[in-house]
Amino acid sequence: MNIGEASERSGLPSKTIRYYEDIGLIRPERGGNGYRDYAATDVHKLRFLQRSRGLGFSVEECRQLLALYEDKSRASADVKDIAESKLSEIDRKIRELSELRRTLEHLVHACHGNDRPDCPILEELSHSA
Amino acid sequence: MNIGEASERSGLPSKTIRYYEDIGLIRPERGGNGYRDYAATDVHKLRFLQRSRGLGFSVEECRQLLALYEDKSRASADVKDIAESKLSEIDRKIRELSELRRTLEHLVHACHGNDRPDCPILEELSHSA
DNA sequence: TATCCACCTTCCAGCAACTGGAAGGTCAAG
DNA sequence: CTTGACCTTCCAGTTGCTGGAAGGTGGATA
Repeated sequence: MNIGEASERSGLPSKTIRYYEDIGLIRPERGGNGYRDYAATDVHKLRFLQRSRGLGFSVEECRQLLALYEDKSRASADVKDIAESKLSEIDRKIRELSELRRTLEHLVHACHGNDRPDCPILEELSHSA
Repeated sequence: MNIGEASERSGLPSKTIRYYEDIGLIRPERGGNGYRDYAATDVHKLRFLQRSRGLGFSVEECRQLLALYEDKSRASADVKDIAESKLSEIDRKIRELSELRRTLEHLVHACHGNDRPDCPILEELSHSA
């Protein structure tokens, strides 16, 4: 499929997809006309990139994560280490998001409409790790 | 407190803290010597920025989130709308992280060591919205 | 067959959000 | 009163896109 469809399916702008190719994250085929030709697996990788970037992983981290899928010698301790450190990073992010959520909800429902300068929420924020 | 201590307490590099001041996110006092002087609430805000940036919110989104804490007329529908749209965004991020986690765990434990080129994980990835 | 028009290509410039380094001022300790 | 660890500003470089120009491609229509 062409880049436009890959863009639509992955949720990434075409520009970004080309950029990811520039920096070596994905390597689509090329048709006789010079057009990029994306396979289904390419789209899966793009969706994966779209998500993990949106979740605060750097491009280099995404490269590592992608490598986990591509690495043929997946038994290596290296790869497993990376995966496990990413796992705990993900857990941390989930915890932080949950705290952020709780704080925000508190703000919307409990603190609704009063304008005290000494809001206990900022205080609360500083306690959560 | 000086910027060094604020940096240590917030987890943000001093450089970044100065940058956040440049773009108007925080406004610390200045001592007679010209040094920035951070109050406890400043550190809370910095921690908050450190987190929400790491969780994939843009600086402009963080500015909105910070405004929720600072806005004296917190009853306004605008503010509530922003908070609620951020809430659903947070929920989405939590869902995505959970899916990412599941996929990664599967990779580490179930696919451990076999080198098939047709791994069903990429397939799975594409299904989770 | 010509000509649209939406798509694709490369290249280059600009923006967002830092990050590093130079050049120099401040301050508590020895 | 100097040393060293802080702080200051300023300017340049990096990452990760993002927009726009200039031009080629290809299916639908007159």
